[in-house]
Amino acid sequence: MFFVTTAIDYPNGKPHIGHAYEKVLADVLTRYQRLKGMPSFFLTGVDQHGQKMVKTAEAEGVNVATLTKRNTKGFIRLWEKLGVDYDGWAETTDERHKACVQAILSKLEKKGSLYKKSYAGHYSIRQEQYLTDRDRNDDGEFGSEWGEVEEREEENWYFKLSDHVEWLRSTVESDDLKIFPKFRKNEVLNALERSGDTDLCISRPKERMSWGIPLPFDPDFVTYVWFDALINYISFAGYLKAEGSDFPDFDSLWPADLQIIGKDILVPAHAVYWPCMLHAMGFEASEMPTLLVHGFWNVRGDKMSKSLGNIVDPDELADKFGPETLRYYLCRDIRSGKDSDFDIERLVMLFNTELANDLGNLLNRSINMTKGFCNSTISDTNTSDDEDLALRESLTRSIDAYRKAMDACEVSVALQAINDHVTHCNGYLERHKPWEMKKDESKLARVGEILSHTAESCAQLAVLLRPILPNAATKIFSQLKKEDLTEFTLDDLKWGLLEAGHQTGKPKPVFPRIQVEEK
RNA sequence: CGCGGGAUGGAGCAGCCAGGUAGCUCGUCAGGCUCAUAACCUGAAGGUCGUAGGUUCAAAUCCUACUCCCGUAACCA
Repeated sequence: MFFVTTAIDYPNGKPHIGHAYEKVLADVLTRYQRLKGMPSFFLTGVDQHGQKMVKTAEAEGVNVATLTKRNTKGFIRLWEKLGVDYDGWAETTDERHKACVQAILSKLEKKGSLYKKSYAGHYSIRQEQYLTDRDRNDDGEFGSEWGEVEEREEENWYFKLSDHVEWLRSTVESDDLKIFPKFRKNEVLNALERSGDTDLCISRPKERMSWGIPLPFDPDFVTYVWFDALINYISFAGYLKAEGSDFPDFDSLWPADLQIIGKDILVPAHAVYWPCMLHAMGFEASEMPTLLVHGFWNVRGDKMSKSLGNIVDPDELADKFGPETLRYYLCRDIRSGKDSDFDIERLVMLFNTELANDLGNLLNRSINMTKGFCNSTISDTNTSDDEDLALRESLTRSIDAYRKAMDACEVSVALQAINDHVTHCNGYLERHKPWEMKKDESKLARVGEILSHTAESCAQLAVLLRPILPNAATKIFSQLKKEDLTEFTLDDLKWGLLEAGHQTGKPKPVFPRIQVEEK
């Protein structure tokens, strides 16, 4: 079973384009695995605990549970709209998750991995953390970025992170814990190099913050939000599940094949805390997940932020341009792991050129001519003409490149591979000019062969497009009157999906051009 | 400060790990075509690959130093 997870989002507001990107990416990669015939499980969800939820609720004057429910719905609705088709939905307020977190905590406490101690120091209320001398600025003060800082002394529970740091270093170095892209691995090793022997504080006193999971062995405390949240990856995968639970079979899922996260939560949460937590629970190096770290969408070079007011709302964009247009753009205009600029003009341009003008138009002209010149009938395509052979080679090249790119999670490269063959097909038609040839009766058979080559190409390319644009692919299949292509896997792609004598349907633009409003 | 990313024709990017005449998309200009979603095809112009050194027969690619931009600090993937 191929197991994909995403970070679980903080529902203290509406989902923005970055949330949408990560989930669409995960959805596309999961659908790709299924296209390869690989059974897959896709887990995503929301991280509902923690101080920030409490603060937001206070600011809005609503109960924190109400806010959580309401905002969680907003996320679910968007995923439905965007066709994000997950198998498991993680909500950290779920009782089953709570039970799992508490079971893990109890186990760790019994093993001696946890201890309680008192700590006195400077505490940043905004950041919810104690500060060290390293956090002081040049003047030796704590800067305004920390907000109000007070001296505080309190008892808390700690996880012996330091017991696992050496183990983690060798696990990262040996690639048992795989981190993509590669430069992120170096970042993690660097972070480990600099990390001292500090343990992780995993509790918050209830009197200060009660919105969390109580420690099973000390009811005065709730679990620190990261410790709680990270466990979603295994709790909702069936780890320590109760008798009769409908959670999946954990052993068939773990370790996760892809844990998709943003670059901001790699260090320390996912590359330090998480593997160390797993190790403390008894997981070996060979049972570590693979991390895929993606970049951010910026807006005209600026970081997207509420204060700059440049948040891009995926919900509006999906309504305006269509969910699949947005899916296409999010996959097409960013390189795996890197940042990119979100640019509506590019969204329109890429849709209009690559989908409407190139692929959509290729399909449309192919079907239209097949209808007009060949009675909608596909011809035999086992020809030996040099141009025909070259076209078939081009398709093979594209499929190979697509496969290679998708296996490396490089969706934009895979889409370019599809486009390369589309361009080849449009040139092929231009060189043969079937619209001229059909004037000569003796050449009608050849016209059929030519058009069947491009129709066949469209059929195969639409199969490749399925993980990214499932609905559009279905429309293409339907115009080709070959609906069963939705059942095809990558290995089923052999030349001749459309057999001689097959009847194609009526042409209708699958990707109507987006008309740009003139100012 | 430290750490990480980036600097390639007008714009956005690939190539760099495993050195060998600089590639893609958009834009611009000039043609062609008319089956098609005013879509398609062909050709052209445009780059001393951030700077300065070094290694090499050969460097965008490797090494060294430097410059500039971004992230690393509330909201936030």
